[in-house]
Amino acid sequence: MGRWEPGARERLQRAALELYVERGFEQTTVAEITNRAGLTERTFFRHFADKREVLFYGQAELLETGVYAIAGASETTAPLAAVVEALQLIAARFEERRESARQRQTVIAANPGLQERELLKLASLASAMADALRGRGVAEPTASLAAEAGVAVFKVAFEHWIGEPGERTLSDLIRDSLDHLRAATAG
Amino acid sequence: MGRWEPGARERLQRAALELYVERGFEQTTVAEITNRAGLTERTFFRHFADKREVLFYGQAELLETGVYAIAGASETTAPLAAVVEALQLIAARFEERRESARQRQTVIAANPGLQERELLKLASLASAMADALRGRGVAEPTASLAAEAGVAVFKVAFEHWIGEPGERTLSDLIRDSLDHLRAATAG
DNA sequence: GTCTATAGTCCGATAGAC
DNA sequence: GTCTATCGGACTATAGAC
Repeated sequence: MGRWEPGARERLQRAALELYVERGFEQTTVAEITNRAGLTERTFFRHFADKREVLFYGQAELLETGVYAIAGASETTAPLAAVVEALQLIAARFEERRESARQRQTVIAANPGLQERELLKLASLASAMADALRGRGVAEPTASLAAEAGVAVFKVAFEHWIGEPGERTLSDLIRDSLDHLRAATAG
Repeated sequence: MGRWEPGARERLQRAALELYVERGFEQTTVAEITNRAGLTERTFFRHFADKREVLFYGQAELLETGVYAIAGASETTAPLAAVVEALQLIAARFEERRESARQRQTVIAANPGLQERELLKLASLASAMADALRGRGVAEPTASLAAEAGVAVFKVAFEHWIGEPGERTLSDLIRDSLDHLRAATAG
């Protein structure tokens, strides 16, 4: 802080999202992003590992939220239930800013490279939650399966939430999705 | 053929895997791969969209195998059962060449970019199987959830199969994984 | 902050198969 | 002639090195 304008990272994130929406991810150069933010390319790559990461920065927090929730869940909570409770907390973060989430998701849906990155983030989340479950004494393969199944429930609910202009909350859709998974695995 | 040695694509795939194993994915340049294969960089990029894709080429077949199996499953087969049957057919392809699968997986495990690509391929598989289920009249969100849950079952089984030098077949591990998923969602 | 290696694209040329 | 597979070289942007 001090010598530089504060919030370089935030300005870069905003400029990047704007440009990705305006002209598409691939058609946007890092130089254009940094121009709009009044910074140099060097600065961009000091804040973000690559051009994609700018859209995902800050998700480590969500991961921690999930891990923390699982670690703190009641002893009697079943693994999948603990995972879904954790995902409900994460969902609340998205619910606060539905429009920007939708905008971001539109950009991601238009570019395979960004989809790859998103899948990696979801896989990291699943992996971290599986770790947290093992920390509670849940054995493999149950820990990994509960985490992966939970993320699948989340993905399906999230897509629905983004895609439909309906009134239902993400939290509601997650509950629904979980019910359908239970039915599909029991049947 | 005539002027060119036949099998350019196969030579490129072999050279790439060798070099990725020898010195790692990032430390290998496309020029080195094409040198070893006796071709030019230009040719590499006509066969593979990017440096990662060379490790995944041919997986479209696996996807078709899965889709076909679901489309042809008996009318009375439940969605998740149809997905798992399809994945068992795909698993058989891996079972034939366990050592090369392990070698390939070691390379992927060492590089996040390759993990991203693999996750994208698995997501494509899930998406295609969900389509096939919808083609059989399975409604959303059940189709997507059955496909995603099936892929989760496969992932967990595959990791175990690659990681453990044990005697159990991938097919066996998939059955096991499915049982554990059923238990976790019912519990 | 500058410099450079590498990935990946574009246009065109060429050589054989059919 | 048409189709397909290779090669040549110049070019841009990303990303990392110095």
